[in-house]
Amino acid sequence: MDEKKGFFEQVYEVTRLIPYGKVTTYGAIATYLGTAKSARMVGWALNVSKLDETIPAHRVVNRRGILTGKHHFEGTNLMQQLLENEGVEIYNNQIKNLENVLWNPSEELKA
DNA sequence: CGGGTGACTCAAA
DNA sequence: TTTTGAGCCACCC
Repeated sequence: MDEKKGFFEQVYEVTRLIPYGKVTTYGAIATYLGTAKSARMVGWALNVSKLDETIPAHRVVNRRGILTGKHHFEGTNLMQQLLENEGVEIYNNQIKNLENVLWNPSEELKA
């Protein structure tokens, strides 16, 4: 795609590509974008992107599958409920069977 | 260019 | 297993 676009824009696109019932990690996105060290930026980008309802930011979790960003959502468990609504099992803020729902852009998109 | 920021990540204890 | 501490980098002043 157009690398000329901002890093944030790329994060938005990848996040929008996350299929229903799947999740991905900040590191996976960062790695896919070629900035593996900038996983934090992915989260920060999503922080801004979350203003855009077209971006399923709730499908992005940290490397362990923990809903680290849930505190940034409206409620305290909105993010969890959104994921559970998609069939993702979550236990104590952590996704169960993460490998089963993990969507790796580097594998799926492969560029 | 420099500094602040942060929904991360890794390593060590 | 969890908790600290430090490193990381893109965006915005």
